[in-house]
Amino acid sequence: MALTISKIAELANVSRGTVDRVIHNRPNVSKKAKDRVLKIIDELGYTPNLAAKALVSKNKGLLFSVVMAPDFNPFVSDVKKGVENAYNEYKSFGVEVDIEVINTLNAEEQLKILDKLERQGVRGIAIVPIACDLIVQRINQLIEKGIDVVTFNSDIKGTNRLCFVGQDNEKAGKVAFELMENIVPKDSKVGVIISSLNLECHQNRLTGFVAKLSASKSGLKTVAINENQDKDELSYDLVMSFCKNNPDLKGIYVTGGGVTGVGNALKECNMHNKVKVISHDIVAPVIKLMKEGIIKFTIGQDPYTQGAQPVKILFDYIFKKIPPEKEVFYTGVDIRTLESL
Amino acid sequence: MALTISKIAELANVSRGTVDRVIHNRPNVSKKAKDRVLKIIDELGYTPNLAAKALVSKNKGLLFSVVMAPDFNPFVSDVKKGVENAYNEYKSFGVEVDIEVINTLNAEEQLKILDKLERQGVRGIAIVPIACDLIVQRINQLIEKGIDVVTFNSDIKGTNRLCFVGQDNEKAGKVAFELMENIVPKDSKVGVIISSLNLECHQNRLTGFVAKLSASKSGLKTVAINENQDKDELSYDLVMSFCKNNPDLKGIYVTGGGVTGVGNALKECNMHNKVKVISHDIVAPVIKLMKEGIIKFTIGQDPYTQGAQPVKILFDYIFKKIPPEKEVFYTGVDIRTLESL
DNA sequence: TTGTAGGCGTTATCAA
DNA sequence: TTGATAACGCCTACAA
Repeated sequence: MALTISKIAELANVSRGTVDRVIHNRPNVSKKAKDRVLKIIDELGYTPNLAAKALVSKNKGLLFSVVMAPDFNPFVSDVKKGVENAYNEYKSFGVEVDIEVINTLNAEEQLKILDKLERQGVRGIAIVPIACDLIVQRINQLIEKGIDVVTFNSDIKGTNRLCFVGQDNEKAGKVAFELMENIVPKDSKVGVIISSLNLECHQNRLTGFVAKLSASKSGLKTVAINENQDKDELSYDLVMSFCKNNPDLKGIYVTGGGVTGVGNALKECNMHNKVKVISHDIVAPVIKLMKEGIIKFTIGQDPYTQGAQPVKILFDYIFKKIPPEKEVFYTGVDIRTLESL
Repeated sequence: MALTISKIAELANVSRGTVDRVIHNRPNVSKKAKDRVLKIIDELGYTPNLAAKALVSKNKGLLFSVVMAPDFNPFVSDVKKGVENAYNEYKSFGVEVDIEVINTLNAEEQLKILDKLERQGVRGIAIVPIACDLIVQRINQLIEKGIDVVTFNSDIKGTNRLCFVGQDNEKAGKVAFELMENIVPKDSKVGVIISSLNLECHQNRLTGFVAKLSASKSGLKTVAINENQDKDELSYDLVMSFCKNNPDLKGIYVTGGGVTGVGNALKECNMHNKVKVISHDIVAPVIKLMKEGIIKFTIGQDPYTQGAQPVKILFDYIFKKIPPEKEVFYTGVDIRTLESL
């Protein structure tokens, strides 16, 4: 049986109260008593009993919150599943988890949510932060007030967040290239459509893709690398011009949304049987095109884990006082074909 | 705050003891009292507090055991990680988890382990069962004695096990075909090497592969489907003959072990740049051949989850009294390329 | 058939 | 600076 506070107290010839004070670094303990207790703990190794802890702290239920942005919508349900699951695991410890989904990409709205959460007394926040200085400042403010923050899906620079949980986008881009390389002939021409060069995650996917391309002996060439802002109309126009200028095009890599436009343009040019598409995420428009045989592979980012992991990290840190092992937790690069959707 | 036994007792005008008796279906409760208590529980919904439960039952620590077979070796460390992780999640509830790895494929040895575990008083067993009647009978015996059993990795027919956790092998075979279809030209010839036609999981992989092949418009043809008993020597001989008889061979699908022999034969025939190999699992010989560019894809089966999930299921069932949602839990069909290993 | 008391390990409060 | 005590919710044993 593990060491308990009572036993330590007995061994150190003090009361349980004193041991408690030492363990929690509370004031009003003589150096002598403190040393004796610490020595015993050091030698025998004390691990607090979580069940007992939970029983006591149950009254002041720990509140966590998961804050999602709307452009994140495709995954919301999978992320929620992850959160739910983690919540079920921890609710016996008196943890409450609330989920907030905002409807705009407006930083103001996210700030309002954070204000509300602070008022409600959250102890931990898992957030998909909107990239802007206001949010950075607000997050740091919350952290100073003792609220712990984990970012997920998109990271944000300049905050003291505990850690980040999300995909290694560069790696994902590399994998995308490997897939492409495997499914088109040597020396093929491929087009690349990037969501936005201003978004770091898409940047990184491109970087990975291009890095592998440069190092590859496959002779693949990119005919163009263009932004589509996740928009179908832009994708459509881009692919139309790809096809017009390159009748021998063999592949297209799409880092973000707007695949439907890609598919439509290919069909219109009657190139849909010749051009193979690789995309990201497992969302309805992608699934549709996979069924049509146009998208051959899509790369998922394990939204379930993106929901579950941050909650677990907050729980470990706040309740068990175990800090996260790393600062960045990568979720898998989840390759899918039609059959494995 | 949730409903507690004391509150129920108060509401029903009985003592906590009586409520406890009702909840646990213990004898010595008058019908009247029982009905009153049940009515309240029914109306207000009682969920026992796990922390409190754990605190009390801590003395008689629940023992679980995970029993692995040796041919399962490649994954042992990942499975262990999953088990460890689940254990860490539950140890605060007084659960102990022990891991047993046997060294032979001998049913006798597995039986001995089961005997030992029974003597030690296990309450739950997660097992990779050796397929034989003796084991079936023994498992059913254990179940009758109140020990709950979950199979993982390989299922076994004829037992009352709670459920099975493992890969959907037929689906994996289908995915393997999709991959093959994507990386070799239309109308290509491909070879298939199956571990053993007597092993259900490899059977199923083959079934999936062939099913997709029949339905496919890609025109792929199998030049041969042969067993290699996971042996490199046999693989070598098979591939040598594949190559000799089919200089235009484009792909090989290997359902099990023995990939090194495949690679050696291809190199010997100088076909390693022309023939693309697809394999299963993420093990050292596979990784080596992926680095050499011979294996293009390998399909993992998420051993981590195969370790974690059974422990979670046993915990939910035995401690929380929540039966598993399904009888079969499929772990992912985890497609990997070199970069995503 | 029913009720009561004690204890699991921790924390918080009050008294010494 | 310390120690004692009650409380969290549940279970077991024993008393009524």
